[in-house]
Amino acid sequence: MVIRVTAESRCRTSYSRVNCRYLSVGWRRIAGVRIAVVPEGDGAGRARVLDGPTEAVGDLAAWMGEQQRRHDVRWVLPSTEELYPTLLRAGVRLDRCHDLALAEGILLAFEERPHRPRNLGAAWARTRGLPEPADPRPQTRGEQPTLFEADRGTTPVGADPLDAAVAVLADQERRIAATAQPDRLRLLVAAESAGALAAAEMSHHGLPWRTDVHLAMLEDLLGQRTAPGVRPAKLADLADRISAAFAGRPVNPDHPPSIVRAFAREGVEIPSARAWVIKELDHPAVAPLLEYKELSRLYVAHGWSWLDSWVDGGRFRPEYVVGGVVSGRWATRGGAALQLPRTLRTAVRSDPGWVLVCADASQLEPRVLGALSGDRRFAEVSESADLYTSLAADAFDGDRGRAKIAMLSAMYGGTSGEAGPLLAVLRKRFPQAVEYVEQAARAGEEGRVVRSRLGRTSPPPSEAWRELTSDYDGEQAEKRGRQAAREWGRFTRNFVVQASAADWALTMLATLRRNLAVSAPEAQIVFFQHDEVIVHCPEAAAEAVSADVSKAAEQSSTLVFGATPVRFPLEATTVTSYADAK
DNA sequence: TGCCCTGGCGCC
DNA sequence: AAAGGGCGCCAGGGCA
Repeated sequence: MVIRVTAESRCRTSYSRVNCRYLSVGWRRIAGVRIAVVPEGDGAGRARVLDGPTEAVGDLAAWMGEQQRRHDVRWVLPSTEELYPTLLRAGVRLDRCHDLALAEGILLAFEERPHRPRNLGAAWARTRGLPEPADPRPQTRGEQPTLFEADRGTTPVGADPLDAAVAVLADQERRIAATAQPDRLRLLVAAESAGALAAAEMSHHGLPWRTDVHLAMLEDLLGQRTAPGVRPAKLADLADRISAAFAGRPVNPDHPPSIVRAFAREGVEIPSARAWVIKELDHPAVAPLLEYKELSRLYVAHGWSWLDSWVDGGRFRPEYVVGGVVSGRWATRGGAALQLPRTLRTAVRSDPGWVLVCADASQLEPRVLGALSGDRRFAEVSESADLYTSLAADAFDGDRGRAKIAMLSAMYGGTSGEAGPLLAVLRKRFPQAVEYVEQAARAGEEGRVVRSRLGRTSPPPSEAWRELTSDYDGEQAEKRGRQAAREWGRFTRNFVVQASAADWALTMLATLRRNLAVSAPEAQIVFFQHDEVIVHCPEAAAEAVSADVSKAAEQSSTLVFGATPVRFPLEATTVTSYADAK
């Protein structure tokens, strides 16, 4: 079953007649019933079947689990992120929900007022013209309550939170219905809400992480663990060699200006201490410096203290922030889960008897551009498993490298060197695809917002930007203004592609989650990063999981882009170590 | 001492 | 090989 964006309308009559008593004693499964829930502290809470009476529940988790078993529920939650971890610890899994705060965030962005608070209290206050309470500070690790917290500053002032939840839901549905393409926004809200469920489940299950493998790697590359603030042996040695290469004058390789000054003393002027700048120099310090940078990165970002903080019981448990990026990509709070270095993937191993099904959408963004723009010739190119190779064959004399530069320049707004002429070739061959992103760039330069396929909306530029780009006073101001305009144009150019790719990936994730619940209930989605997903499952379930992955990709393509000829391959490989994927 | 900025670099 | 877009995180250092 895919996400049913129209389920509400069809089910409305069937549940308007039921009430909580019916739910409690019910013997018949009710399809699509919506139940709003607010936690009230000490594990208790109140619930209301929409249009029905309110029920006070002593053990909210147990009650929700019971309803979830009996009926097909869409839970209406003020904040999945706050409620669901507690439910998961109590062993309760929710099928689907409508997250009021996430929906509010999407709608506020759509309505071009992205900086207003999105919590339930604020959303309710706006419906009454009352002052809006600010969003609460996100909870950090270690502060997690063992039971539900009733009030984290988002309770509507002067209203029953359950009344507020129901009122805000109605308000959101009205606002969605008033848009030009309500089905798209409904899908986006459903996918975002499902994403919130998946994110909490991922943190709950954790990514399988072999501490012993990680430790062995650290010791091999860096030496024995040292006290905080003391460089491990290999780094200390490299630092000495760097200073020696600069005539013995001490250089702090952790301090870029110190490196720049050291080279300057030897008559080598460099604009920065970036690795790719240093790589070009001919100097005895170059080799140890580059090695130091690489190892130091591992030590600082994913060394022993990272292991202490983030890996527990053989699981890496990051906290995902759903909708944390304006484009709809996820962010993380701590743990740097979305920046796992490739070299560390070898520490990600399945449990005995289990496997990792790793799925990666290949060249998602150019394919998304093909589907967005409806460029038929471009769609033909995307028939191939390797889009860049067929693009090269079609328009770049078989030169895959140049084809890729041209494509990336179109999507990111590249201006350097080769980009111009290559983009011209692309434009001539695929006018619709290139025009799509150039239109988005022009919108940004003129201060207008752009939207993803499903309606995720770019933030309007700041007041400062508007001042900078209007009423030029002098040559300098004009130059700065034009530069600011071009920069914002690059942002909106990229936004339409990146955000639509996020639409696709989120819908795929939501669909996969539903598929797995049916065909491989033991399987756990344990990682999701922009365009890839990892499922941890018993070996016997691997085939079913792989099939679900492919199916999810197809379903997502149809849900998001309709009948597009563009293919979105999501290649799944079954491995026991993440390092062996692909 | 804590806050904020910068440079640098990991991922997509 | 880097460059264009998006992030998070860390160390260093300036400043209150």
